[in-house]
Amino acid sequence: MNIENAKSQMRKGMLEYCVLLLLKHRPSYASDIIQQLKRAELLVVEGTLYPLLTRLKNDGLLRYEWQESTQGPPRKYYALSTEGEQFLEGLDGAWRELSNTINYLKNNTPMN
Amino acid sequence: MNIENAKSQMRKGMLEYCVLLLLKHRPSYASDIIQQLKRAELLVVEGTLYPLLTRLKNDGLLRYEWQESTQGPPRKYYALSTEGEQFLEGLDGAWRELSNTINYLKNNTPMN
DNA sequence: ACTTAGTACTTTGTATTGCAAGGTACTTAG
DNA sequence: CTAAGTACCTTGCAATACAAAGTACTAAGT
Repeated sequence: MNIENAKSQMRKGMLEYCVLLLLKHRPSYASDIIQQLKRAELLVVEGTLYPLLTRLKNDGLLRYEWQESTQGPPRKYYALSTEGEQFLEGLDGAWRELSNTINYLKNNTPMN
Repeated sequence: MNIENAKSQMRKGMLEYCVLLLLKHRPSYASDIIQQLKRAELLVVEGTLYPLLTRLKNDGLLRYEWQESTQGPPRKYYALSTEGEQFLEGLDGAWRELSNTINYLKNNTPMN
C-alpha cells in the first residue's frame, strides 16, 4: 500500500462526477477530456475514460455526435443529455454530503 | 445506473480515509466504527469494514489489541500505528487536492 | 505511391474492492 | 439448555480503474 494507490482509490468514483462536470461546461471529445483533467491534476488514461464514456452513454446520461477535425480523424463529441443534467445535480448533492462528512470527521468531532 | 450506485462509488476510496480519521480520534472496534460512520451518514457494512481493517493492519498502518467487554465477547480495538499516522497525513493532502479539483471544475472554470 | 508520425477511438485481461449473505463464537438471561 | 445479543470473519459476485495492445483515419515527407 502506497500513497499513490490511495490517491487512485480516492479518484475512483469521483471520475464520473468530474467528467460530467466538464461536459456540462462544454461538450468535448475523449482526448480533450483527458487533457482537461490533466490540467486539473486529475490523471486519467484512455483505458479508464473510454469505457466510462460508453457506460454513461448507455445509461442515457450522455449523447454524442461525430465532428470532423481539421487535423486527424473525426472526433466523438460528448454532451450531457437532459437526464444527465439531472443526474449531475444528484451527484452535486452526494459530493456535498461526502464533503461534509469528511470535514466532520476531520474536525476531531466527539461523535458519541 | 442510479444515484445510489453513484454515491456508493464515491464512498469507495474515501472509506479508508474516514476509518483512519476515526481511529486517529479514538481507538475503536469494528462494530463501534460502523456505528460512528452511520452517525456521520456514511453507511458501511461488516463485509466491507472487516476486510478493510485486516488490509490496513497487514499494511502496518493499524495495530490492535483485544479487550474484554463487560457485555458480550471480547473486542478487537484498532489504533493507528506511527506509520498509519504518516499515511493519514498523506491522505489529508490527497483529500485537499481532490477537493480543490472538484471545486475548480464546479466553478465552471475556463480551463483552456 | 509509400512510409512515417500524429491523432483518436476501442478492446482485452487483470487486480482491487465494496457488498450481500452466511457462518462462528462468546456472554447473559430465562 | 435454549434464545437473544454482540462481535468477529469468510465467501462469492459485481463493478471498475488501469496497462497494454489494436484499429483507423489524416497529413507530411520521400
